[in-house]
Amino acid sequence: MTDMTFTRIQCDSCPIRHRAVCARCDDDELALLEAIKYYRSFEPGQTIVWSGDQMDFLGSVVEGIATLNQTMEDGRTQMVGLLLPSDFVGRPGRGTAAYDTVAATKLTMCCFRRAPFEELMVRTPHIAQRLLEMTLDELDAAREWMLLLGRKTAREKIASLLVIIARRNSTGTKATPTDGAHFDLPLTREATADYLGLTLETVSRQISALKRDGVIVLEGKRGITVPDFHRLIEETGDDTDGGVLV
Amino acid sequence: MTDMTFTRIQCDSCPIRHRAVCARCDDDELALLEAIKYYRSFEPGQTIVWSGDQMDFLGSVVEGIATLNQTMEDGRTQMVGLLLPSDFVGRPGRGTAAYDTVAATKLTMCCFRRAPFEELMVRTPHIAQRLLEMTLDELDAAREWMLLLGRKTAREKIASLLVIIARRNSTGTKATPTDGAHFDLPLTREATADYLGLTLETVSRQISALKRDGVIVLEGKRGITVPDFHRLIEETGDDTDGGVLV
DNA sequence: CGAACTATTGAGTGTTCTCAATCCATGTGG
DNA sequence: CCACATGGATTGAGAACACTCAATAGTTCG
Repeated sequence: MTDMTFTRIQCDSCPIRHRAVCARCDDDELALLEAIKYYRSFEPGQTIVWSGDQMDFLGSVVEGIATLNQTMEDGRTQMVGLLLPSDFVGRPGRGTAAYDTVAATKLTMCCFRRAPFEELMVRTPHIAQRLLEMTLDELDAAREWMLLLGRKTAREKIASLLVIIARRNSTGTKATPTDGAHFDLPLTREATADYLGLTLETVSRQISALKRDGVIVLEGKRGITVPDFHRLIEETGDDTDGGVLV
Repeated sequence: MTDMTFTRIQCDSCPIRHRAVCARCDDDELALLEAIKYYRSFEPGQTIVWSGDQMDFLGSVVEGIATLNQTMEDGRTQMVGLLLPSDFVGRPGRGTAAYDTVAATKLTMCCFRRAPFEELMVRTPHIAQRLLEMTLDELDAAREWMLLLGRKTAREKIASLLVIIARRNSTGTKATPTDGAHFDLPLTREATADYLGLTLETVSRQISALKRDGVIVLEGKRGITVPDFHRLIEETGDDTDGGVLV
């Protein structure tokens, strides 16, 4: 089940050292985490935990992308979280998963067994502080997403997603990527539809429309180039000048 | 601007003492909060802070309901938070409001100036712990809301909102209210529409439809009676047995 | 009593969904 | 090595749900 590629990386050289839940830890604290951590890998499409299942670990996404999904009785599903490297998985104090957690790409996670981690959290305010900060950021992202789901048109939804992906891909910061930026859409059309509250057909149609209108250029199924980034931002319906868009 | 009704209530006798951000504080810690707190009141419709404005205080809703709203350039608005008594307002570490915060009803808040509160937070882990827990709960609520916005029909959205209001009103817990439960919808049709990602006309039509179908009984514009609560839950599209619905 | 606001209801439109066919790339077994 | 199955994506046609525009009704308040 767990194919260890990151078998024993030192936290010092970890790519998410300064953004993950451990970001504020000093060397001593890091040593404690180092002692209880282990890595797990997942293949694209693999489910990490099912909603309602026992979840005996918590952890951080190190590489790749995971999604949190909610499903209704009749099968309608909505993505409620898009987890990128450094994002935290699981909820301290709750042993049961509230959502399906699925690897969207090849995925590596840095995991901690629940009990030792929660015990460590009590004694290490730096971890709880960082987790609070990250949770507040996620709440902001969720609220931005609510505006998208409740009020944006299909075209605006697609454009918004492309901007989010492009921003995260380009520099790791929120800075505006350069014109001509190229990236891969890490989600299938179906996953994209679940993210945006659309059907996969509508996603496909709107991507085709943006291509037809010259807003984006496609390379294969997943590759996307944005000739004029400002033009794409205008398509999102958001404030064109520095609106907060996580 | 601030009409003091709760001029000087002791924290001991505060109605939200055991659910708000102060819930875990011991007597000493409570005394420190008591020393820096002050009350503010707002009238229905009054805006507490505008998005982008300086926000020099944080606090808890004591009585009444407030909403967090996001607006697009062209005027489309989406509610992204519904704040009930004990809910926390503002984000530690950020001096600028991210959303419009509006009193939906007559509202009383227990406020703390930003600087002293943030300083206190550093020295009082019980406050940060509770705030983390509350933020995680809000994130769960936001994700439930995302499912509603992205995947539910107008009728399901209305039914879901009624269930949420009824649950919060009945016992303060998540328990299922009794059949025949009566409550007032604390939002105008327009605010309801902004909550649900609908137009106010659609809200009105769906409420009429639920009434016509005998799912609810209306008393005036705002009063609602639910003769068969299970029937209402079925209309939400959610799992009928104990699905988590905040 | 009229103004302002909130809510209801109607008619027609339109965006998105549903159902369905086709295409393409990849991988597998005869 | 080809035939075929599989999964992802695109495109079309028609239907449905929610929206827009508009008229009307009920409440509250001056």
